[in-house]
Amino acid sequence: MKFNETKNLISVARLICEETGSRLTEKRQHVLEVLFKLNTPVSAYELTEHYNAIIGSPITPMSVYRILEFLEAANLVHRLHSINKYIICAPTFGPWKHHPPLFLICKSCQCVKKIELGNDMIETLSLLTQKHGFLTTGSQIELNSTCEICVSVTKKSHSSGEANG
Amino acid sequence: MKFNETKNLISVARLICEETGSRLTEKRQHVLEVLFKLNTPVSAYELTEHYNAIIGSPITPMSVYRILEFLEAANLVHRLHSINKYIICAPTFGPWKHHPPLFLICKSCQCVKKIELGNDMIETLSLLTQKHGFLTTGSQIELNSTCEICVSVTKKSHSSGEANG
DNA sequence: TATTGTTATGTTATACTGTATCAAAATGAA
DNA sequence: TTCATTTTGATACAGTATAACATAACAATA
Repeated sequence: MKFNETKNLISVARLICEETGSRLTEKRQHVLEVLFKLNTPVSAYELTEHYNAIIGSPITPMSVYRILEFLEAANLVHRLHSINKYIICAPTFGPWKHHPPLFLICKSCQCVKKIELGNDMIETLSLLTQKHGFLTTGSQIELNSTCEICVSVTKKSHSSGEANG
Repeated sequence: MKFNETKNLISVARLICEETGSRLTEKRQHVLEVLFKLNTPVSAYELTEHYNAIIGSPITPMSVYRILEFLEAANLVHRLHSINKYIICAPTFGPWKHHPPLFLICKSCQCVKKIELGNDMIETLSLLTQKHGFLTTGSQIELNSTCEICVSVTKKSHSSGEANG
């Protein structure tokens, strides 16, 4: 299955750029590759550090921000506003849809899980939001919740003798 | 209907505080009142300015942050992570539920609309997130979308001759 | 090949958002 | 009063993001 995912990613990215008349420059490509390697949400500054550690030529946070903005507009990167972090959004992570993805974000440890919503769900949500004068085109949903690990930790610290029922 | 909403808000807040053994101090009450007056999302620093403009005794952003944290824990304030802003979450805005509210947030103009989700929706979402190891207790959903005003503006600027069909 | 326009990056500064830390004040209980 | 706890004051600083202007790279055309 995982045949040369990076190359796949880059070629898709190149196609998208060609469509819009923009360029997939070396830096942009490198940012994509670093994000792909990390495969976890990182802040722009963290990304800068990783970039400078991995790639030969250095980059500044300012450039990283600009490139992230570009890649987000190209649907190649998700910006997780809730935690001020960025994560790759590559065709390698599933078929290329423009469904609004649902991001589960743990309030406590900030781990993230991306979920594809079913068509029913999408439909219902779209209608609901339209009814309130909003359009979900190209949008994304962030659900600030709690992951099971953090839930169990909290439980323990709050009442250490509690059974797991 | 709107009989003395501020008093109602404050008395409910007082009750909540009593339950947890904490205090609804003058500053906390003022912050609630200012947020209630504004009734729109504001940043902590904007809130500080408004506070200092409206209330006699001054307050610092640090205190505002602490009070916001306190009020959020008491379910009296929502923190909208997507836009780093805070909005009142008062019982005057509907029956007191612990359903996760859905916030529609315009990516463009950052206007916000709070929506109560139906029980079906909540149920489906809860199951879905549980299946992925997350719990939605006390959580909130932020949907980064586009409001109709900004949609029409964008349309116009992109293709000014387009009909409204 | 020069020229020009557009896109992308370099560079510096600065604004905005949020937390750490320690001291002081206010409150409540022993 | 004394003590512990909660709340606030005050300062500093960390982290996130953008503004502004200069330069470089690229493409198209004369």
